[in-house]
Amino acid sequence: MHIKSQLTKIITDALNQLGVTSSNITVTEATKPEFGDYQYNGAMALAKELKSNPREIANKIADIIKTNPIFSDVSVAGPGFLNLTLESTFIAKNLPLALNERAGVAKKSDPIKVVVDYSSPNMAKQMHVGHLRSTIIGDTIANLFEFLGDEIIRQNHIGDWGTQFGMLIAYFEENGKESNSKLSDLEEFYKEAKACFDADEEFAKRAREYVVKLQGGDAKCLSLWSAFIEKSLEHCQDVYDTLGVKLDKSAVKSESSYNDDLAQVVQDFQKKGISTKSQDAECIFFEGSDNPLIIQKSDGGFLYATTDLAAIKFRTQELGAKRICYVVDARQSEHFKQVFAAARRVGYATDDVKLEHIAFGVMLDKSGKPFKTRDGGTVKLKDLIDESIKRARDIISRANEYTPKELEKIAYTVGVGSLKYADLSINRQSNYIFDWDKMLSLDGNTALYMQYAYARINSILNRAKDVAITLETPLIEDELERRLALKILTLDDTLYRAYVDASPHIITGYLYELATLFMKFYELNPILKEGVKEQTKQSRLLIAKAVANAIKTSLNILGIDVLERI
RNA sequence: GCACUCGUAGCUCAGCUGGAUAGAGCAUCUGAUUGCGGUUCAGAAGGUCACAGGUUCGAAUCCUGUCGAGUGUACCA
Repeated sequence: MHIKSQLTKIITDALNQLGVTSSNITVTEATKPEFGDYQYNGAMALAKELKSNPREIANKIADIIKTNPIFSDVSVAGPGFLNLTLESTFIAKNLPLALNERAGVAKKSDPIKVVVDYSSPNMAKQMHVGHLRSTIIGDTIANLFEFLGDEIIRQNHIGDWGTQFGMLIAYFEENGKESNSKLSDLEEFYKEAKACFDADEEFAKRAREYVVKLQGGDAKCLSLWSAFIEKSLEHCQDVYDTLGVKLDKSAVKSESSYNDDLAQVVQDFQKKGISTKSQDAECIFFEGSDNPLIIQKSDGGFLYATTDLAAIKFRTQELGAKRICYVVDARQSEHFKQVFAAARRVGYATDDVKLEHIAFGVMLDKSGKPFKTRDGGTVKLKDLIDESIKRARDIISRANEYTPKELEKIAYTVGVGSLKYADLSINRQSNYIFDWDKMLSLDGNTALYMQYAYARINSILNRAKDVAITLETPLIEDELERRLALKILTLDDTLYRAYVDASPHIITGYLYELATLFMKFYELNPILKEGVKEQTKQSRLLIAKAVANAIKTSLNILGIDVLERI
């Protein structure tokens, strides 16, 4: 649909006729219903440039575009606001588009290849709450981009290399047969190994020796190491499957897989004279910063910065990515700033490649402190998901009677959906205060509210199964119906805005507005009650269908399922 | 110390890149409705957008400073 860009084009054309070739023309949604549907505020800014009166400019634009049948009203208000109201027939005519399987959303005309790097768990430990945001936000972004037509390559940059593995191998070796059974709870295993590492100087030394052996290609160490990874990956896959996150083996591209490229990366920088030796380490310095990016340690070892650079090289040169999104904790913003700058300098990323750090804040508890278990430990992701499902089960079973099978399905869908929605519905940049009650509330901007709205509409549509809808476009009989129908059509613009900012909360914001608007609409405009005229009934059913479709489509992008009944 | 991010209603958050009287939800108060799913709808109240300057027709948004919070700061990932 792209209403906004259609309007922008209309304004741009009008300005061209007036001899103005300004870039950066943007039409925005009206701030209030009284101001129409959309507004253009650029006349005031142009006034200075043209040394003219803003109202006059706005009036000139209005005179030109007034004749366009898309508008029912074009007016100039205040110092030079141009208020645009769309013709209802235009809205009505386009609404049927929203009933198709893409909910009326067009694919991009210029699809590109995008790498989305997300989740990236550490293979030495079990996944914990710290991985939740990256996994959920990353998956949504990948879904969104994919839906809009880009070619998405999901990359799970798993941490399978480093000193912790020497620790695990040492602990495994020294605990003989017991180790095998302990391995099933990787978290425990890691904790115990870590305890030894911290407490026992000798053990720590042996662990470091194992790291050297592992890196040297020792066969026994390698086989143990890959056994750890396999075990750990199984656990991750289990979490991904439960969450409905589209990550699997094909997305895994581990840190260690870049091992063979690291020496070349350092050489690339050396050859171009970008890096220099400082305190025996190979460093890249940046203007205005004292801290360099170190790509090779004084002992010859490589670091994660080196791996990240190798990954950028791989992604641009081998995969051909034009946009690379790193869905990683905001704390690493300096790191990425440096890595991106380095990648550009050395030529791994040319100007046509966008490198983005999709940063997000940390998860906090209700009191604003880091999210921990009661005894101060990290919360396992598996446990968090299980609790969410359990809480969802409690809440819904209070409201209705279900068969055990139904209850499980609904509890699962609501539990996982709520966990995701709560995370996605706030601006990813800021820290996120986790609150069970708020998250599973039916009031407000929550998954449950959306799922419930969907189920309600579905219930109406089921009840109306026998009504033959011969009407092709809705009637748009009142203001609320008009606003709702228009809102349905703006899904397209919304998704594109979320695309540009890589911000899922723009989608949830839209969903909430859509759902509340529908609730108001159907409170005032009964659909199946006695006395509703046949045409009106059909029109309202058409709108209800489109709303349901928009909700379902949007939720699916967020990785959340709808339920036909709650 | 330096760098980055942030500071909006009692609480949790929006605010579409500089626009009109700063918006939601929760909590509080009031009302409607025997309800096409009451886990509803409508309304009230709640604000010096941390503070002080500046830029301009116009600032929560941009710049400077102050205060407060968080994070990061040379060979871990």
